[in-house]
Amino acid sequence: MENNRYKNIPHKTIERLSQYRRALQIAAEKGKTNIFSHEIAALLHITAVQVRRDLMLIGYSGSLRKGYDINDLIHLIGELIDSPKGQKVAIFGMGDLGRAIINYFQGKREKLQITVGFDINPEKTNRKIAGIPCYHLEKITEIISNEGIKIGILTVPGDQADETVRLMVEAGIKGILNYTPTPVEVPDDVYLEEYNMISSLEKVAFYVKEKG
Amino acid sequence: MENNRYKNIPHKTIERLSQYRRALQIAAEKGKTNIFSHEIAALLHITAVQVRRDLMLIGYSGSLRKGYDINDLIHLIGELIDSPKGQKVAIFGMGDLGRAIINYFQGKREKLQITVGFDINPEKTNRKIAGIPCYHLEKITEIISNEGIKIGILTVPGDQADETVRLMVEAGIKGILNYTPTPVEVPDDVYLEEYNMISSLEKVAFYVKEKG
DNA sequence: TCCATTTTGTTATTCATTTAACAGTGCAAA
DNA sequence: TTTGCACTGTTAAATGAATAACAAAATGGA
Ligand SMILES: NC(=O)c1ccc[n+]([C@@H]2O[C@H](COP(=O)([O-])OP(=O)(O)OC[C@H]3O[C@@H](n4cnc5c(N)ncnc54)[C@H](O)[C@@H]3O)[C@@H](O)[C@H]2O)c1
Ligand SMILES: NC(=O)c1ccc[n+]([C@@H]2O[C@H](COP(=O)([O-])OP(=O)(O)OC[C@H]3O[C@@H](n4cnc5c(N)ncnc54)[C@H](O)[C@@H]3O)[C@@H](O)[C@H]2O)c1
Repeated sequence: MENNRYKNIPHKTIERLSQYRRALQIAAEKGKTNIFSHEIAALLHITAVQVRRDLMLIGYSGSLRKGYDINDLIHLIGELIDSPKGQKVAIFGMGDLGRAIINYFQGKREKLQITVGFDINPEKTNRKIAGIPCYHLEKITEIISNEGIKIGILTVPGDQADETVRLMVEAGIKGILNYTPTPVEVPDDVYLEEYNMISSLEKVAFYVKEKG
Repeated sequence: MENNRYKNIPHKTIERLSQYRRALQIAAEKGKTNIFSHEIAALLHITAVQVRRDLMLIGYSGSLRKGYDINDLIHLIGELIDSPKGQKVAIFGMGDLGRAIINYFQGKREKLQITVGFDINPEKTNRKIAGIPCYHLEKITEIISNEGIKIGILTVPGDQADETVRLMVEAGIKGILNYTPTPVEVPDDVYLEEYNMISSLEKVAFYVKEKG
């Protein structure tokens, strides 16, 4: 049962591993082949201890004199985070934010591609938007199952969030990234990540006020 | 020194208070005047205990029989989070994401308004974009100080993040919301909040893979 | 009148994450 | 050789946050 050898890695560590990889790729492009924990730490503005602890958790060992082998580490993080065959992603709501995200992701990650979008506005459906086909939401079950999509990004208006999520789950989506301000609920076998931009900005505003 | 009576409120509580307020405003619009902790909890899909604990921390008491007075609570959260006179926000990088955010925020929060943008592309500067004036970045010190802006949202390309933040801090910005994938560093008296969309999506992808 | 019910407010406990402490190792220079 | 240095890997402690436990209060009904 080697299936779950990474089961007890903290969520925050998973996030950082993704960031380590990005930083390592940039370093590799500059011709660097090895890197110390304190160098990685400096790039992300965290501590070297945290970096070493994270790498310990995924079982990677560096060399005492040269630090970590950048290519090996990039590869190992990929093995952990990525699916070998890659994963397709669908986006729900082709408005300002949806389109910005699609443009942003184009060619960003080889193993994670936004391949279809859904909307209900007839001016947006049945054509390509930002380079990907946009379907009417009523086609959701057909498309999601044909394409084998498991991940969805939610960028519909807030008052549509609950109903759209219901349909997504019904269609077989197993992971949702919710950018609407409406908290949603999903069954246990669906992974949910929510981000509320207004809360974030109000938090910044609060601490600015407090510090001043 | 009653200045810092809210100093020891957890960061996560601040975020939730912002979300409580949104939910309460929606409830108020529907004509509801009172609400129980478990009702608020159901709206955000969290526990009633957490709601009560958060409200305890800001010193708000409900009535045993009627729960919380919605208008009172909205008002109190506003007193805590908002600045009485309101705060202006500047956005750096008027690209896809920057414009989406501006459109999104229009009229969303009375006490938090995005009033100016900065860019370096001559086609974007010295005119209005998405309803707000866009200046060249070289005007940063002048505009930021004239308008008394303390909060900035960063949506420039990743490789411009460090330099832009340096200029923002120099110009007097005290709170930064960084949406670039590049972690940045700020002095102690500047509050920094970072959000990396790719890490979030990779995290979702990872847990989808693991659960399957 | 008093008991059962429902809900609040608060303290105690558990869980998650970060930070600190430190032993072990390989290399370089003395 | 040996000593000092600059790292890594791991365990221990501290901090932060969520959850559980429970006393106190108010109401309505037995
Ligand atoms: N724009 C931003 O910067 C921003 C930031 C944070 C959060 N958000 C949130 O993201 C969501 C979208 O924001 P936006 O600015 O792109 O809005 P938008 O109005 O530009 O886009 C919404 C899109 O969803 C489509 N839509 C409506 N109902 C739908 C349904 N039931 N199924 C599928 N598609 C549907 C609309 O036709 C439209 O194309 C909102 O919930 C908003 O609160 C936006
Ligand atoms: N588009 C998205 O959905 C999305 C999501 C998450 C993060 N991001 C990040 O947000 C940032 C912007 O993304 P985007 O899609 O809007 O890119 P974009 O290319 O559309 O916009 C970038 C804007 O910044 C301007 N700019 C460049 N250098 C500048 C400088 N030094 N000072 C001020 N302005 C400058 C450009 O002229 C352009 O208008 C990027 O760092 C990206 O990684 C974007």
